[in-house]
Amino acid sequence: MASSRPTLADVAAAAGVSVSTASLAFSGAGPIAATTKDRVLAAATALDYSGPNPLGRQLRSGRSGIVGVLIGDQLRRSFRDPVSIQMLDGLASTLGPLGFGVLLIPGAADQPPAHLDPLVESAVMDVAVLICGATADDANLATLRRRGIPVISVEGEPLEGVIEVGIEDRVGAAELGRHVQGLGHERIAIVSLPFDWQRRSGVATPARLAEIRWEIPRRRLAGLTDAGIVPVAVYETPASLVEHGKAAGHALLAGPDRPTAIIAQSDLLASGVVLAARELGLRVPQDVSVAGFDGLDLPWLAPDVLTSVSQPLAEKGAVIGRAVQALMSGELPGPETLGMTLQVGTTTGPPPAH
Amino acid sequence: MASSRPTLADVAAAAGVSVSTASLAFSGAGPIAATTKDRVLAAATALDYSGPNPLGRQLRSGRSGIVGVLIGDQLRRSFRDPVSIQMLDGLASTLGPLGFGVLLIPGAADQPPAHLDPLVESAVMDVAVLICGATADDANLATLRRRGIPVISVEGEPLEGVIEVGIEDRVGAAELGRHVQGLGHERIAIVSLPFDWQRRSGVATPARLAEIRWEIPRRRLAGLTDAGIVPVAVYETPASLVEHGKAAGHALLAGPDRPTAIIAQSDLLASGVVLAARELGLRVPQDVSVAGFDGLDLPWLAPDVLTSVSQPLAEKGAVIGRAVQALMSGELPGPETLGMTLQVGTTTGPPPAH
DNA sequence: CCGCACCATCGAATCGATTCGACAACCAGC
DNA sequence: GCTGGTTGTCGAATCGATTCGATGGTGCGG
Repeated sequence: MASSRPTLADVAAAAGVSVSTASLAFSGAGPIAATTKDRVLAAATALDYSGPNPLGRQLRSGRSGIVGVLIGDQLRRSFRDPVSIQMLDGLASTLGPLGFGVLLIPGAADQPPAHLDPLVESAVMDVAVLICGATADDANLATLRRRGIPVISVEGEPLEGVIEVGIEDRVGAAELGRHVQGLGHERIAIVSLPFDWQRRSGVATPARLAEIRWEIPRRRLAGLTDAGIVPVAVYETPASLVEHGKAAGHALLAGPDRPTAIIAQSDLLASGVVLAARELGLRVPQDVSVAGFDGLDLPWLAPDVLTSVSQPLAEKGAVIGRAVQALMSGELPGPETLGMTLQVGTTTGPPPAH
Repeated sequence: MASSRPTLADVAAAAGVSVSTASLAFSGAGPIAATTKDRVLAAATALDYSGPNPLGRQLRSGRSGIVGVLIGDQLRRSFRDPVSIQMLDGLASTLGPLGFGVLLIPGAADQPPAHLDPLVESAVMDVAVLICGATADDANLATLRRRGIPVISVEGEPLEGVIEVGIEDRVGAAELGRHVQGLGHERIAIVSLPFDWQRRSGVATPARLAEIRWEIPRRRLAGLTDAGIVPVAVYETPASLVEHGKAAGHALLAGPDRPTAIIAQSDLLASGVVLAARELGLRVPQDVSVAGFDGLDLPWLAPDVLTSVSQPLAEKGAVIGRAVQALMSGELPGPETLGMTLQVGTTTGPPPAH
C-alpha cells in the first residue's frame, strides 16, 4: 500500500485502533477519548492522509452533496445575460456554506425538447434545478423523474411533482404596462423573448403568437394584455441579447407608423432597442419610450436609466438554495413566488405631441 | 425493499441471474448471451430500475467524472465578463461529451490567499481547474495537492506539479503596444486589471507597481514595457467591469495633460474608457485612442469597434478539456500556450496634431 | 461491596456497484 | 472419444467509508 493513497484503514492500523474508532476521530459522531483522537490524527498526519474520501462517505449516506443545474445552452447564450449569472451566484452562495456544490449540466444548442443530455443520465446529484424553463415534454425531466431525483423548476410551467420557484412576472408586466399606458401611449410594440427552442427572429404572426411554447414570454405577454395593451407588433427574438434587441428596434422603428413606446421582455433587449433608437436619431423618451424587464444595472447605457420591473435575482437563488436544503432534510418545500417592483427610469415619458 | 429504489441485486434476483451477470448486461464489459441480456433489461424495466447507481460505480473505479472549477469570486464579478463565460463554455462543451461534469467551486469575496473554500476540502473531483490565476501561497492549491488531485492552472504563475494552460499575453501586449506606438503616440496611459485580492482603485504609485501579485496584469504590463512603452500613468481597477473602466477613463482624461492613447488590459475596461471619453465630449480616435484586450464582441459600443488583441477563448476551454482527458488516461500533459492576434478596430488612430 | 449506567472501543454489516478467477457447458479438430 | 479453446455465468473480493450492536472497562450511588 506504499504507492497508493492511504485509507482510513491504514491510518487506523498505524494508530493501533480499529477502523470504526478512526472514523469517529474524523467525523466526531460518537464518544471518543481525546487521547485516542489525537493519536489517530497524528497517525493521519504521519501518513499524509487527507481526510475521509468523500466517495466512501457518499456511498454509505446515499448523498453526494451535489446539486445539478440544467442550464440548457445558456452558458453560451443567456449567460451573457446577467440575469442567469446573478441567480446562479445567489444559488452558489447559499449552497456553498451548506456544503453543496453546483454541477453545471449544459445542454446542446437548439435541441427539441426530446433531446436528452448525457450528464442528466449519468451524473451524480441529489437535486436537480432546471433554470431553463421546463416544459412537460422535456426528455431531461423524464429522465430525472425516472432516476428519482427531486426537481426544482425556475419559472417553468406547473408540473407534477416538481417544486416551483417563480416570480410574479405576469403581475410585474401588468404593472409596467399600466405605467406605459398611463403616460398616454397608444401605439405600443413588444420585443419578446424566444417563444421556443426554434428561436426565430422577426415580427410574430397571429398564428405564431398562438403557439408560444415557453412560459416566460407567454406570462409576460399575458401580463401586458392584462393591462389592456393591444400591441401593434410583437417582435420575437432568438435570445436575450443586446444585438437582438438592436435588430428588433431597427425593424420596429424604421417603418412609417412607428410605435411611440416599446416594451421589451428583458433589459438586455430593451437596451438594444435604446441603442437602435439612438442610431436612428430618435430621442429617448421624447420620440420613443422604451421599457425593459429584470431591473439590471447597465452602466454602458448611461446617461439613460432603463424603466424596468426588477426581480430579486440573488434572492431567487437563495430561495432555491433553501428549497434544496429542505429537500435534503426530508421535507417537501412548497412552491415559492417572488414579487417584482416597478422602477421608473429616464427611458419612458409621454408620447410625442403628434 | 419495496419502498426504496431497486438495486442491481434486485434486478438480478428478478431476472434469475447473479449480480455479476446483471452488471455485465449494463456495462457490456464482458461476454454475455443476447437472451440473458434481454432478460436482465426486461427485469430492470419491470422494476423501474434506472441503471447502475453512479456512486457505486465511482467508488469501485475511484473516478467521479467531475472536474472542479475554482472560479474565485468570479461568479459575482468577472463572470459578468464574457471572457470567463466563453472559456467555461468551451470547457463544458469539451467535457460534456466525454462524460465529465463541471462542478463550480465559488470562493468567498475578497479573501487573502490563505483563505480555504470549504468545497475544495470536501467535494469529490478527479481534476481541479484554477481559472482565477493561481499563486504559490494559495491555501486552496495546497489542499488540492494534499488531496492528491491533479491541478490545471489557467494563466497562473508557473508552479510545481501544476499543468499550465496559458495565452501569450505578454507577446500580444507587446504587439498591441507597438501598434499604438507606431501610430505616433507618446503619452500613453494604461488601465490595469486588479493587482491582487485587495482590488484597489486609482493611479498606482511606483511602490504599488512593484508589488503586483497577480500574473495577468503583470504579464500584460511587461508586454507593453517590452514594446518600449513608458506609461504616463497606470490606473488600477478592482475588476474587469465597464463601470471601472469608465471611472478610470474619467480620471485619466479629465486632467490637463491627458494621454493621447489609453490601453486597457481588458475589453470591458476599454469600453468603459470609450464611454468616459464620449461623456467628456472627446472623439475616439481623433482626440484619444483606446485599445483593449481579449477580442470580445461588444455590440453596445457600436459604431465603434475596439482595437484589441483577441485570444481564442473557446479553444482555451477545449485545451483544458483535452488536458483533463489526458490526465484521466494516466498521461501527464505538458503546458500549453495559445497565441493571440491583433485586431485593429476603429478606436485607435494617430494622435491629435497638437 | 454490589450493581447499574455510561463511556470508549471494536467487529461486522452495509452502501451499490465492478471485476477477477473459477467453473461448467459446448463446439471443433484430430 | 479425448483434448483444447471459447463462451457464458457465477461467487467472492474489493472500493472506502459509516454505523449499529456488542463488549469490556470504569465510576458512582446505594
